[in-house]
Amino acid sequence: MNKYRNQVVTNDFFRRDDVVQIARELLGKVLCTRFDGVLTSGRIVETEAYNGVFDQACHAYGGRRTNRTDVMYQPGGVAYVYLCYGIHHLFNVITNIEDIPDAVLIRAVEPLDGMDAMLQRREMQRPERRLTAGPGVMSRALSITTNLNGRPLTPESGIWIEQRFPPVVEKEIETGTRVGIGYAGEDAQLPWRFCIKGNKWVSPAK
DNA sequence: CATAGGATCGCCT
DNA sequence: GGCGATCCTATGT
Repeated sequence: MNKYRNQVVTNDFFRRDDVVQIARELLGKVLCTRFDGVLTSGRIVETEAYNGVFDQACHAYGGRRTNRTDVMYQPGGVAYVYLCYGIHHLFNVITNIEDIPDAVLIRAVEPLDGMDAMLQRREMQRPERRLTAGPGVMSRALSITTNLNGRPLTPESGIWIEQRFPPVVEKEIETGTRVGIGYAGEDAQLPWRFCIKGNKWVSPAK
């Protein structure tokens, strides 16, 4: 029997202070949603770390606090979902303690449960990479929308993260620069994007 | 109130 | 791999 089966990841994991390390450790964990009795899930294969007020790429850079970024200041373990380009719902996990607005963007998962439901939501016939590779399409497949903003990551909320498999080890992790943040000056060069090396469900973004 | 720009995607070549 | 769609958010007057 696998000792990692269906262990829900709890707040003590998210409320640590090293968001970059948390982004690494989220690789291999399983993002789950259940709405109207329909379970969908995927193994996390791509993440990005956003280091709060010090990070020019972060929405909370310099302590910026608006209606949108308000949930980033909550204690770790809640969802931050915001709309990008007016259409795409991007899912982040808030980390660290209250008033320190760190977050990890989940960019891609390898589909596990609820394949039929995910295909239907994406209006696709067969599983292929574009089903869940990319933060916008992943949210679409898992029915993640901004109405989940601020929800705690628990099964009762309908959205949570599980440990099902052995942890991903360092040599399996590929590191790079974050996607779509050219405006972030020198912080655009930080190596804070993490993927599972060679995994075909990683987004094609360069 | 007006405006600029974005943590993207999918279609086209 | 290049480019346009699309509309919300943030900011400034």
